[in-house]
Amino acid sequence: MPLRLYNSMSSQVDEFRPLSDNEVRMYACGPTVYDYGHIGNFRTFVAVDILRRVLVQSGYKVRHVMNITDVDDKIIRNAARDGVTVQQYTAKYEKTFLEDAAMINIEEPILVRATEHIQEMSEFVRRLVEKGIAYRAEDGSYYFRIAKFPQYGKLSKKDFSGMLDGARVDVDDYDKDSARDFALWKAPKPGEASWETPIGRGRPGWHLECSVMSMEELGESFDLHAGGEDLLFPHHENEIAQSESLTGKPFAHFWFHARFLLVEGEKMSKSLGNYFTLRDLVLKGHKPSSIRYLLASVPYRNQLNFTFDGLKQAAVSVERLRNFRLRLSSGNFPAGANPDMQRLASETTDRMREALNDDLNTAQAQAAIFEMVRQANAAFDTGAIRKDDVAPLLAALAKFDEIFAVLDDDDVPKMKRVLDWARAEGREKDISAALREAVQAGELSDSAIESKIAEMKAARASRDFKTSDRIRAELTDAGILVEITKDGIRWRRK
RNA sequence: GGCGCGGUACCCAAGUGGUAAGGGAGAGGUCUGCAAAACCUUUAUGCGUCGGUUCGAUUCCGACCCGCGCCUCCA
Repeated sequence: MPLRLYNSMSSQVDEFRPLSDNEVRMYACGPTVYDYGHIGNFRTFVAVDILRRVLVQSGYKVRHVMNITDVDDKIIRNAARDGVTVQQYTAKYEKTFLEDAAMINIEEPILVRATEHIQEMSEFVRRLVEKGIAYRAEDGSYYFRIAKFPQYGKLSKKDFSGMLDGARVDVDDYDKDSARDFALWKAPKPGEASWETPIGRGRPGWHLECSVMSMEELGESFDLHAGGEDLLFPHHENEIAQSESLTGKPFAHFWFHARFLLVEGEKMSKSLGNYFTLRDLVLKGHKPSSIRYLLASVPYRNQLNFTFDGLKQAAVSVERLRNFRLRLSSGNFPAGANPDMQRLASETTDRMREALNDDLNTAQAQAAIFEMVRQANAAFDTGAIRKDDVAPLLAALAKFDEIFAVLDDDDVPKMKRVLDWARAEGREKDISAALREAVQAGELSDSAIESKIAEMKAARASRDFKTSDRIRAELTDAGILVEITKDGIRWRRK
């Protein structure tokens, strides 16, 4: 039951087999670090993270490389606006991007930065010029001549045959030979960041970065290249053109594209007022685990409608799973094993595996785990779960969480970091009451809570429900949920 | 205009040529000193509209309506 993935190159779901036996070499286009990351960015990165985790769970060794684009027009412009160097400017946003990714449990790939590979990029251009594929314009910029790459358009399924005869098209701004020829290297403009290289002074074009860094880290041919759906054309098309015309070998074998999300049914945009960074959502009091769960719950090739209602629903779903785990791990069970539960656990594991192998169908994997939770809870209520059933059920849950990564409750410390950040940035007014409350629940130490619980137990022993209820209410106000069960009193942070 | 994706219950959202996963929300119930948690029952003869193919279509084909994407910086 091998992994099957949609390949944008073949336009169909194909069986995924890496070029070498056990290792998968994948490259993902990362962020341009000019601002805080928004939830659309993170939809894509969560999708790639899930792919990576599925590959690891399948037993592959994964070499996952992601670039940080730390020089481009926007960065240069914003840095100038703020009166800082490009390096100072990008350092801040690279850091915040990585913090945000970690906040929603995205495992960190091997990072490569454009500005650390300038010489290699110039060398790449030089070799393309030598082959007659690239040419230098009068201003010192270099362009790729797409007429030299007849397969141009094979990824995006566009027909450029009309341009392959080298027909000259007049373009106002540049002295390109053809309108479609794209920039490999940009000559410096006054005041812009630029580097001295053997091909002249300037800076790399965006497409060039990814070709150079991916091949350097992964070889001339590698397994999979990922990115947002918008990158399919021209970015990835151009990467293919540059790379394959230079090496004469196939570049990436699989092309993985994540679809854009909608926010409240509309395209996310600043003008519509539905543009949210990850931090905006946490400031509103939403948990990182809710955000990750929602982003992961719709298969990556479908449009995901991101809504605040959905975010609340995601929070409840995560709670339900966490509750189930707590129930299993804290309950008392009679000795022995129940074959039904053993079977339930293994069938669920299989169903999740099948769902994920089917082009990462996360929705079906979730359906499988909830089916197990419901049945196991029902068995729990009738006392049908035995001691030896607990481990396999927890193992199935752990398999689920190896992919979804939402069960461990570290939301509060993460939210506290965002709160501290907002204060440090002078954004006090953006901190919601919900966030303050959530963080407050984390201020009460475990031992302080335990002593309150002990008081409750003592009061209940003498049937002093009034005192017990008062303490419970206090804890509830402090954001601690207290549950009285037949196995004793259980608590957790909301 | 060219190319592509989608329209499934109150909301989110899978899926299939043979009669609709899962989650949330709502209603009723069980349990409970009360809560909480959990479980049970219940909520689409119906899957954008209209035709066609078929023994049979939500699933295939066609037209139309609506939403969205790429074609230019964009995850």
